[in-house]
Amino acid sequence: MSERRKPYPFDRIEPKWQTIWDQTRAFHAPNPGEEKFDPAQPKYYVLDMFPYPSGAGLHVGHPEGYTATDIIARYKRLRGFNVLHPMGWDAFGLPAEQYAIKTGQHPVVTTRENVAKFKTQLKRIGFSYDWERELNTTDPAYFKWTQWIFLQIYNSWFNPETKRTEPVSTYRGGDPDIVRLAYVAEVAVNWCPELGTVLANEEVIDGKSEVGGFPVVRRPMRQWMLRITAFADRLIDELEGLDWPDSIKALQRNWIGRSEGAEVDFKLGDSQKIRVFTTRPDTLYGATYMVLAPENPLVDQITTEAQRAAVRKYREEIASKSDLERTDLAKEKTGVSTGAFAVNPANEERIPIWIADYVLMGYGTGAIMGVPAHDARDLEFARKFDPPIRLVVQAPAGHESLGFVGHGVAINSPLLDGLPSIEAKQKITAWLGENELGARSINYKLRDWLFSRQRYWGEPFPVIWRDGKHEALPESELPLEPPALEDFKPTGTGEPPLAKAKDWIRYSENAQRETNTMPQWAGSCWYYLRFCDPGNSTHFVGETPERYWMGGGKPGGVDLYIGGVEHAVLHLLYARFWHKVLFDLGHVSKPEPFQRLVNQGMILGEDGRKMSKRWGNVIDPLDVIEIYGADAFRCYEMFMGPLEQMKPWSMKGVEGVSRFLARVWRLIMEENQAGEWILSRSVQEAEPDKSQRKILHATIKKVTGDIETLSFNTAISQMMILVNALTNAPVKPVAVFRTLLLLLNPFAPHLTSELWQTLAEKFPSASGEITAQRWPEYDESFLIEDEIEIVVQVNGKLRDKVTVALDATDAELEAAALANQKVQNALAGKSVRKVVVVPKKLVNIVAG
RNA sequence: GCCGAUGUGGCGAAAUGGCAGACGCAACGGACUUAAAAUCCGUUGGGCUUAAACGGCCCGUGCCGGUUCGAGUCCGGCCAUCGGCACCA
Repeated sequence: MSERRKPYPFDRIEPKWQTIWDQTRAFHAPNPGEEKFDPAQPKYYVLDMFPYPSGAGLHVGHPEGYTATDIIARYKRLRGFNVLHPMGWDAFGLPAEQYAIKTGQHPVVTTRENVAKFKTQLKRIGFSYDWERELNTTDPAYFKWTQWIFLQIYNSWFNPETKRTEPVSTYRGGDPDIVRLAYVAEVAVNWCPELGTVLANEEVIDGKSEVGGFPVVRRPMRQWMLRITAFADRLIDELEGLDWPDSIKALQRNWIGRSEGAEVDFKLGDSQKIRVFTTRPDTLYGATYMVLAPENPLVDQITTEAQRAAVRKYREEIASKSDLERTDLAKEKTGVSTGAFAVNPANEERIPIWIADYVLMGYGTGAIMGVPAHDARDLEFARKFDPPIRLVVQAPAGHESLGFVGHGVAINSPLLDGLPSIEAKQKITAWLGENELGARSINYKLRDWLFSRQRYWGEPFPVIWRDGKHEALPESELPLEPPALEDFKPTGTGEPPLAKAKDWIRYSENAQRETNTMPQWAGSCWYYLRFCDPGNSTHFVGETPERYWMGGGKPGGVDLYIGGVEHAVLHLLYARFWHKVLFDLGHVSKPEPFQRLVNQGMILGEDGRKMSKRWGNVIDPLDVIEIYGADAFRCYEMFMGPLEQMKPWSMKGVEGVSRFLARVWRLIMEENQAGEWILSRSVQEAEPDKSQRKILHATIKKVTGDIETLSFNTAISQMMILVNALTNAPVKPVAVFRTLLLLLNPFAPHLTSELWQTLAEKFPSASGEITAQRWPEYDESFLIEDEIEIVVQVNGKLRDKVTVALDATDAELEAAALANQKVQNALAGKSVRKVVVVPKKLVNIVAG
């Protein structure tokens, strides 16, 4: 690149201040009891979603949220808070392992290199992280505690009576293995042959793996599960007290998918019965057939001899399909009769039992009652297979009752006729209860968390197997490090790569180690806790630092958490679950991890497309910083638009913001004959004039308020307005600039630090570095004017503006408005009907 | 299909129910310069009126309606785009 003249010497001052900050430990936050800790100050914990350090390095999307949190961190420090603002690395995971398989380079090596690259980039942007708290999920000193937390989960159960996690020792029902929060089960898992591993439901998108996009098939395997479903209600209810976007709360509620209804038993013969779950027990009289999921074990017992062959064939067809195919073919309902009949408990009718793949084994009881008149899927099925259709809900006027799925009035239902659906539900549920035919019931879409992976690059389970039973490893044997494997390719059989480490597996004469590893989510489920006390070698987090940093009057501990919306249901749900377990067991002080959550919007390429190698529109922050400097980069990221919004990158926009910063520089600095930057002679110890003072205080007010609401774009706009107003002032009062520099400091820390220092050398009226100052306060009295401009409207349309005294009465305002020439013109030929006066704002004359 | 978000100049955007388009980009004009860059100053939603300037008038926040003295903002109904879930009984 040619020697391009810099608008101001950011290339000199930015590295200078970054070095100073490092050397003075400027952003180190001491823990309670440590040297320099000030207990008189309130705490503020502002957290980023820590990155997975990929080989590609950061692109400009990553630092958007990081810049926002950095502004908040620097602002809160100036406001006198003890600020915890840490950064670390979520470094276990599939990409490093895939890369290792391709290149033969060990994940430890690639992880180290990638972390170094990320860290260089982040440091060059000037983020004020407390790097002394840096952590890495692949560090044995860290994952020792990930494994320790797993043991807490393993050794716990959810007591449905107390609705809390308790040690398994309090379980009185016999074998504790059946209630542990971590358990082994033979489940139909998402097996991805290409990746050689199973995946969580959340990692499968449209029947393909989220990583790589490879096909995923259902396959029964023995897996570790975490009993997150026990916490479903709490995970929904306790969203209430959190300052999260409603859309994210909705996403989580949706994912958990709580639905209330009833379970109803349909008798088969004298002793057998089939239980169904329904949200519409009020339509029981309309149930004219039943459907079982093809996988339902009852199918074998009830199928008649005549239907056996057809049923077997159908089940084989279904089994050979992937989930994708199964849902893809949803357009056309399929099914086979079992030949068996059940009895509708409401009217004692004999109804046929079918199997069909639109009924899922994994939800409810794996069986439904078919109410074709009032369920879209059942109606579709009925149109093909012809069971009777009976209307049992009268739709409101204007709606067709056949196919009506909303609430109406019960008909053709002797016990319920005339009742609105909601009352009918209550009545029939009570009736079912009295006759021991059913009961109220709640179902969730949320499934237990499939927690094991057949991978190398993850935390090994601290578990051994003896005589076919699992046992916890003693705490003293943690961390359990993975074996040093040369070959960590998937075995292809579903057996984990760790199985290749024969010596490692052998725990003792008769015990072997578990060979699965934990999923990538494990490390990120609790990293925010470790940041409170990252060096602790005896506890996962010390009680005092946890209480301090995670404290406060709200349910959640982290005061502000910013990250991408892609983690709305994965990371955020898992972390809340772990946190609740730790809370119940008394290891942490708050029921929720994150009090205030904000999702930054994605930054698109200049072409409006998602940034990706494929489109060649990826922007590297370091390239931008090379040309415009880190301060301009930071300010542009915030000036683009609202933080939460998706928005396209624009180099021209960076240039505009860079011009603004250069103007700030030149307000204070000028070039001498030799081409050196020196303090401008117009900067003087002087009183600001009235208009300068007014705009300055208006700016303090606006910027302060905007930072609190994360409206950084408008905060920058206001500072631009201030700078524009000062540009041609012949005398530039130092005090005005000091305030401007403080307001701008969180956004452009290097530039403002340098200018602050330059001013301090010449004018000793302020001492210490800018980071040691206090945030400016505004004085409302400077914002008030003697005269104000009032808008005058006729019939709501702007006609003119008049200037009146601040304390003008309503009558004076009205008189001034009516006397206005333009108003008179507009009123010509009309009579005034009414006059609306809004004090200090406007007068609206209604005429006709 | 269900849930959620978003629709404002050429572009990114701003506006406690009270002056729509702040601030920035781009464009155009001017100053400075031998010239350019940089910098500084100004114009810039659309249309009509006027010889021109000044001025004046009308229209305009996805569409249709409503509430209100007054709606980008509140309410109802549509349309479009994006995101999530999706045979969940």
